[in-house]
Amino acid sequence: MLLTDRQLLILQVIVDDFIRSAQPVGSRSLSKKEEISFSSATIRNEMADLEELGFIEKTHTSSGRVPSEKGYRYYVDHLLSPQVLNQQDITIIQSIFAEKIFEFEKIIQRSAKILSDLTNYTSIVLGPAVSINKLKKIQIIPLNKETAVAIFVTDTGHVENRTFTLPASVDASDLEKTVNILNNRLAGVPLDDLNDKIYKEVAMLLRQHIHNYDLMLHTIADSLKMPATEKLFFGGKTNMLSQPEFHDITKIRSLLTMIDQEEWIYNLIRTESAGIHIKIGRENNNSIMDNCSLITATYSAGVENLGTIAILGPTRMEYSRVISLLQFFSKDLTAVLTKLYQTN
Amino acid sequence: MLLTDRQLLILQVIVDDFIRSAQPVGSRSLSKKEEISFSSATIRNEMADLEELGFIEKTHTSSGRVPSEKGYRYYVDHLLSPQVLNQQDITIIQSIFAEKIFEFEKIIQRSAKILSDLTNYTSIVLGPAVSINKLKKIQIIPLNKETAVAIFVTDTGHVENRTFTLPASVDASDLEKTVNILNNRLAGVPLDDLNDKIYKEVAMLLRQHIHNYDLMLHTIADSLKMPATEKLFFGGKTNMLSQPEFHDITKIRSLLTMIDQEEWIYNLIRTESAGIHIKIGRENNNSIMDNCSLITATYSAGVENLGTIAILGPTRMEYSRVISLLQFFSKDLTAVLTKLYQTN
DNA sequence: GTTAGCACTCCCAGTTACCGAGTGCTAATT
DNA sequence: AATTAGCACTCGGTAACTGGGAGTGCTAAC
Repeated sequence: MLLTDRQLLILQVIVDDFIRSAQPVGSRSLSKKEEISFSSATIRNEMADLEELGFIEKTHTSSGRVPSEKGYRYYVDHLLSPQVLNQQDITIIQSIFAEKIFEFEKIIQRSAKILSDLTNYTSIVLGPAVSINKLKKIQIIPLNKETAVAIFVTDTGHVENRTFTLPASVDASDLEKTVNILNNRLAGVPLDDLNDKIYKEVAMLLRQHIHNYDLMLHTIADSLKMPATEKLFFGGKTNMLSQPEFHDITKIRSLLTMIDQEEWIYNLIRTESAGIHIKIGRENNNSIMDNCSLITATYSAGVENLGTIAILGPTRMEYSRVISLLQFFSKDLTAVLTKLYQTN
Repeated sequence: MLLTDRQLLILQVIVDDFIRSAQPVGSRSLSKKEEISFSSATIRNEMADLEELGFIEKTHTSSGRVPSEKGYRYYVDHLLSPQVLNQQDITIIQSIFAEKIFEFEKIIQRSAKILSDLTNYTSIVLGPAVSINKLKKIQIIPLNKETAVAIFVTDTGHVENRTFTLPASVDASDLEKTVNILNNRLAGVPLDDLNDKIYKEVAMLLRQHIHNYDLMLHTIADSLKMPATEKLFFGGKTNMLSQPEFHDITKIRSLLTMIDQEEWIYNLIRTESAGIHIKIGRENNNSIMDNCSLITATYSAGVENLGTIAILGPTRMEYSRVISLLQFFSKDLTAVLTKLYQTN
């Protein structure tokens, strides 16, 4: 089933042309391209073969050809000419990292914005899992007789806080003792393991120092329940509206509605392994995404894989450009984050 | 220019009917309504008058009538029959407040979601200005040699945090002294005034205790810059897609794009005075909103006005229902917040 | 193996025809 | 004098038809 060089060339030109124009490609217009030196009749024969092999399709009996999902897949796997980013794109991307920003969320948020601006597609960034960070410090600050705020700072500088009801029996000195014990015992422990550790190690200590310790214990353990999923950031949610394949209101509606369902997206872009991944159309296992492709890249700090950047576009996506952008971007983001965190 | 009772009745029925059906209303279909006891010819005459007065319009020479902006305005001001909420709506709304939630943002976020679900329009909630809250406590937690996190807790339990670079000359004891001074001097001060106060009062004290105090001072003052605008929360951003007036892709696109521009929305819904406000079509002073109406309500804690809830829909909006919902909702939200904060 | 030629297919845009829902006006009715 | 029935007219929308254009597959010639 090996394709001839000529078939490869034709497939490539068809995909390129369709990505650009969103119009079915006919044999005559193909024959006029300078890279093609044979007649439209020859092309028609080759196209018939390519169609039989499943790489291209017709929208109706006498229409030009359109790449099939298999065609895109082959294109992505074998025909992609790695595009060199132009200087302008590079400048824009690097502008994010030029300013010294410490707040992780801000970096991520701006990344999403810029990626969607550069591509005109929708960008999705999956933030790092907070729960693997290690506890740096706990503080409990009473607001009034009944309530207090618990603040958790991680070694990465992330701050989580929870407001909770103070057990009536607890006084200021109890609170101080508790916080001291917690900090002594829990510093350096990943947030994920806090709950465990509290019941295993801190419970005994608390019992020695504080009467009515168990209510206190449960209250704190409760407030420690961390968000189960990483945070998602979006850019260019409405960009899909300008894609011609989504001129149909019902399609765009279901797509946008899906984007607003964070769990779906979360399942969609959670990537198993590092690097660039491309899912075309039905490969996403989601009928709403049938006309969409999703390209994901991972980013990290040091050796640790932190999160995922993704671009969601129509299957007729500028694969080459998006892949280059994501590669470049994830490399840069990783570099910045590595530098930011290795000082810990 | 006073309208006769019959004209009022006809106007009301036209608006009601159009709100329900989104179709121009003709004299014949009007004459069939049970509340109307005169012939279609009579109605035609009255409608001609109402049109001349500017309350209703034709979409083309021989079409039925559609309310004009002036018609909606009159309807809202004089003809609205205050709708009683049904028990189901009430139950749903109260379910938000049933759980004891302390985190303000969560309450607001869920409010936005529920309001949009109940109305099928887009809801916007403007959170309270953090900057008027008073400082409860400052903590500075060093992450490593070079960076530290400053944490600000307000009397309402809101937590802000900033990561910043530590001046090289500052050691642990300096930091502790600084934090003590800050807490002594700044507790109870509104976040807005912190900057001022720091330079006026804290500066001198710092000078006495810490050498190189000015670098420290600037660093802290810098990190105190609070976000200028209140936070916005949205619900049902895509609900507008199901409104027939937005079947046109370009319209919906500009609308959704506008919704994503937070400053625009901020200017749109920032309300001057307490209570319910209704802006119809061009009253919003924004061509993108020409076919939209915006209904806002304020909520408070105690006497203090905290923020705004808004519903954005087509001019053909269910005014009666939305107003009732917002009234009920803002009352409930105010009650909950008042209770939550008065304990301080 | 390649290409010119041709019959054929289908989409699309424009034209026509027609129906239905609506209007405004006039004349008859109450 | 107010209301209503009747009627001619207008306009949007849909369906049916048309011709042109872009495309195909196939055959036969190069």
